[in-house]
Amino acid sequence: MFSQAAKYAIKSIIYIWTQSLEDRKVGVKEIASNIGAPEAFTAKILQNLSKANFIGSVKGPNGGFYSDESHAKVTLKDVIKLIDGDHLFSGCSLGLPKCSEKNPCPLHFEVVKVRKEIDIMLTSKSLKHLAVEVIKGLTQLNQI
Amino acid sequence: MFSQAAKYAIKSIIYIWTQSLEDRKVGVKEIASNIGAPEAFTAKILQNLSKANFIGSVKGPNGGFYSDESHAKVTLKDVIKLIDGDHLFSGCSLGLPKCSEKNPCPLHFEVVKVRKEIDIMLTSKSLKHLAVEVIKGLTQLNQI
DNA sequence: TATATTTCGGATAAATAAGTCTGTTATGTT
DNA sequence: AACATAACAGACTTATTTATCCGAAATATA
Ligand code: FES
Ligand code: FES
Repeated sequence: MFSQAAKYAIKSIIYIWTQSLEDRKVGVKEIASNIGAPEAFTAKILQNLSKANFIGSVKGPNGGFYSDESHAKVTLKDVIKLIDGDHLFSGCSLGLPKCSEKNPCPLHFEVVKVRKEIDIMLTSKSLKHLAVEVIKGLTQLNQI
Repeated sequence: MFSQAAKYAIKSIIYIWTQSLEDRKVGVKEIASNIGAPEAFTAKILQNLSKANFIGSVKGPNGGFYSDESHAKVTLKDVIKLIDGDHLFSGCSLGLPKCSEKNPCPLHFEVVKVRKEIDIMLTSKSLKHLAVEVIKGLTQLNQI
């Protein structure tokens, strides 16, 4: 459903939020180890997220990544679109040139329902909110 | 959502059904051209489908692929599982080692809802039924 | 039996995704 | 100013997916 890169991106941002909510900036090494992802690959992804202004970053000693109110409106959907493109949200799931009600593929009408649910999943809660749930112990980013 | 191979597989089987319902066996060339897929790759996929008994095949002149009542219970879900594995239906969408209510990732409860809808999409109508809809002109496998 | 047709099976090639490495730039500390 | 730290940028490697190629096996027809 999501690419590896997108999974790491989502977990990274949520982890960064959990730390930013306690005013801690975090480095690649810490992020990667806490979400169970390869360090170098995570670094590449964080750079993209930073360039897209989905997170903030500061170079140098005591630098690292962070999230603040200027990033609070970024949704999971934004992240997926940035990294995986929008094939999950638009275009024909069976690969027909156009997805439409007029010329629907055999799965079209069911795909529409699935996409509605996917949209809810990726837009109903903010990344910050998801981080709060992690802090509360309701959900988690890593298992031993 | 689906791999290229899975898309071609789905379209191939539905196309084969549309022809089998009129007692016509079809060859790779005809299938590939009617679903807009590369011929050699389609051939490979058809071999897998045949080996898994999701379709029937006959070698030699007047041979080709077909579907009959012995294939009528194959679902879209079976096809996806064969070709893409079951990552769409089980396992954590964010890549955690285990997907469970006890140790849920931040997306778990929403993922469950999406998966329910995906399951409906892939099991509610038989491939044969989908073929009938194509025959009736309600849906289509290819656009010009 | 010879031939043409069509699937089967495995090897190979090309494209994309996943992941690594290495040097550069910015910045805080001494 | 010199140094250490940590993000940035781009080239590189590896793995997987997508796609092609070619010969072997099966089978209908002449
Ligand atoms: S036409 Fe295929 S999903 Fe809409
Ligand atoms: S734990 Fe992640 S989807 Fe269930």
